[in-house]
Amino acid sequence: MNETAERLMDLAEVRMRSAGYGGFSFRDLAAEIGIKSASVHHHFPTKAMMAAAVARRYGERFFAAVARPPSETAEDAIAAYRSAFKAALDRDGLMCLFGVLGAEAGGLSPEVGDEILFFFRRCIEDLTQRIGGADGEARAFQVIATLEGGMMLARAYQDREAFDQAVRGLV
Amino acid sequence: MNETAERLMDLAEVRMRSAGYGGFSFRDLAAEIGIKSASVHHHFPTKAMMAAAVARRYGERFFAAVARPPSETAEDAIAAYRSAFKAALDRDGLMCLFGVLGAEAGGLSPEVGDEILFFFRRCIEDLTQRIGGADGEARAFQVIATLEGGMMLARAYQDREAFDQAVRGLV
DNA sequence: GTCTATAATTTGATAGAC
DNA sequence: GTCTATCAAATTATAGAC
Repeated sequence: MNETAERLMDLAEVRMRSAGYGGFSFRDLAAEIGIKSASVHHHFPTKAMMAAAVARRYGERFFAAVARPPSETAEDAIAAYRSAFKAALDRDGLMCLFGVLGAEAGGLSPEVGDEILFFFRRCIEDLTQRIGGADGEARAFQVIATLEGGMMLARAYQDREAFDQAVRGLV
Repeated sequence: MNETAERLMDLAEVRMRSAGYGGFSFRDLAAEIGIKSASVHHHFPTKAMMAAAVARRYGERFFAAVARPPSETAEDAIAAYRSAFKAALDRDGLMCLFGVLGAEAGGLSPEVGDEILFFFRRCIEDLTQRIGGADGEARAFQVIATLEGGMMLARAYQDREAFDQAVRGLV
């Protein structure tokens, strides 16, 4: 993966996490790094493929960040996910990419839709196993829903403290 | 409010709740009810004003649906909100309009952004008061976050049962 | 890998007749 | 209230030269 391609993905990620799939255009990205939109197509054939690539990279980083330590309790697992979401909000002040894409999934192309489905399936599967117990899956759904909803609420409410209040009861 | 205008708003609402602000165009809506896009501008001067009108109507209906009964407990209040979200999901199979718009708020015009902020402020204010107690506000944030996130998750996960599992622990 | 040039389409919006 | 006609702009994408 080229350095130019990475810079393009960085920019696309920021825009998508702020305004969704429609929040960036090849011309925008190109202008910001000083090339032409035709050159962006050299790195990513279509916009949908670029969005899918950005999503895949985001997911890989995310799952690396929440990777299971040698030993942990159910509370540790939930805390790991909560920390990953909180770090993204604090560092960038932006939403989870998949929270945004999931919300507008009805209008996205299949290649992006596949990434969305894969991400959440893996989240739930991983968290369910790490929480364990009879209601592990239900708690996994609750945790992911609260974290994603909390990030959305913090943005909509224009107050980052809203996230902390929303997720306080999780652990 | 005209009947044609109402039908246009109905269509716009469905599309926005499925694919976001970019999920509809005046031409789309016009074609579906058998008029021309220029005629849509007669009812709604701009797309942003139309989206804001749809949002306002959605909010009014929502707050009517969760209106406080003569007497209720904190659990009743939470259940009222949960039922309203669940009804929207079951009836239409679509997300909460404000969940979608909130996610892509970074790219929306101020008139739509104002509606988003107004909706969530009113949600939190109402629910905080009805739950009561020292941690009423935190619980209000948690409830709204979980409900919104649960709807997004149900769509992304392509399984409506995901919503029920996510919100099971709320009451 | 980037460029110029351009195609093809869509979109939000307006003017003015009926 | 709806129409025809049209504009201006943006967008995704491609062909081919350097």
